[in-house]
Amino acid sequence: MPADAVPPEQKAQIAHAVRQALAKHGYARLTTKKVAAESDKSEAGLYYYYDSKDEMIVAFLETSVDYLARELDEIAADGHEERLRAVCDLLLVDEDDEAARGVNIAVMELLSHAPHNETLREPLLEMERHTLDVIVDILQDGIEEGVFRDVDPEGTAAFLLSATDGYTGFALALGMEGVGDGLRDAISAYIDSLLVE
Amino acid sequence: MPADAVPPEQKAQIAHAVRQALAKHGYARLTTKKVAAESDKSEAGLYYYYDSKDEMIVAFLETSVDYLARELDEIAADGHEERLRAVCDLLLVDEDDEAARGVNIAVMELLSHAPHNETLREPLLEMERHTLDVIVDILQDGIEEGVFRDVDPEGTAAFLLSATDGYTGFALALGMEGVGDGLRDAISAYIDSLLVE
DNA sequence: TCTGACTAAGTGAGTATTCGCTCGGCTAGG
DNA sequence: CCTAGCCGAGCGAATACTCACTTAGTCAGA
Repeated sequence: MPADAVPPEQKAQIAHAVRQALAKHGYARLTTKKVAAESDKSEAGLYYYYDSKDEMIVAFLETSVDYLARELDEIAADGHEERLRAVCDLLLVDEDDEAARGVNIAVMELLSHAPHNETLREPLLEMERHTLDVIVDILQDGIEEGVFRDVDPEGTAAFLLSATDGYTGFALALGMEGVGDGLRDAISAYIDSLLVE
Repeated sequence: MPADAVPPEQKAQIAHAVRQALAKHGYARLTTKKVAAESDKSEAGLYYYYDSKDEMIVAFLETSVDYLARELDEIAADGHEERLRAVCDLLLVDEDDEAARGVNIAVMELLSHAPHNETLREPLLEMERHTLDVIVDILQDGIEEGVFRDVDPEGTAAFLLSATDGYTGFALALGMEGVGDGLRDAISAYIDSLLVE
């Protein structure tokens, strides 16, 4: 079945199963059998909707992109400073939230594997590109309205996104306790330094 | 053969083969056959020295830890500010250096898979812990001597290391061109903001 | 100096298992 | 009876790892 013909409910169900399996086993050890075990279908049942394992992972990524985009969109914060803080807070995954941690680390694993897997590259690129743009927009608007100093929005956004991604990539993945709090404060201080006096 | 009984020359050779194979294929697609292809040995020849694929990867990680530690140690820079800039410059892999890029992305992939693979966790933790400590030391010394403002060294170091790791994890892996330069400037500006007036 | 035992350093050909994926058939609703 | 939806069984390929064996070199003793 062509991937865009999969009924939304089925796509959501399978994406969720992929999500669970990824969090439990990681990408390198992800198998279709494990995905099936997390779903209410058999392995063959998955292949009724998707033609390959990669397509199932893409389904998961697409759902994640939508979810993240919606989350970013729904941030209720007055003013550009508060918005920026809220976005960073959202991107800095709580180390105690085991489900979110697992998923985010898995996405990081997919990211690192993207150079070797063309299929995954596009949805991942869209995910990062979109998040980056959200931050860039906040910075640009804030600069225009005199809330932030006249920094380079692209570079600053890349800095912030790198930091949040890197946090999941090394501190969360290795379970380095205590790193998160200090990092949160440092980022907060950095945002302070972006404000006009 | 116990891993610590492998002759240093053989360890170096095999680690190098793992390195090449990882850069070429990524962790998820790494096979012992591919490692053998990058070495001058056969697949079985690798197993003469190491009892499992994971042990070979650990050998690669251990040599990498040593190499990075030596690189950080050999940084010749006068003053804490210049040292900090040099360290960040070293950690921010050049996107045109294809070999370094591949290896660093592969390490990121290993990092993200660490939660699911106990064997890899320890050497990776040592790697990150050591790098973090190097930055913390520079910051502490610089604060004591009045070069840097009185920031939290742990949090600030975590911020910088997260940013450099995150850069390889998302921008390098996805080939997002142009992100690197802006990021470099943003980090430089951040270091400026750490200095006492 | 020759011989034979021993060892380090492999290799080519496997084995058992797992993997992604397919296929024939079952079943329930229309 | 048809078809959409799904499953059990299993296929071929790939994978990590093993094994029987070879080769080259060392070294003790006759």
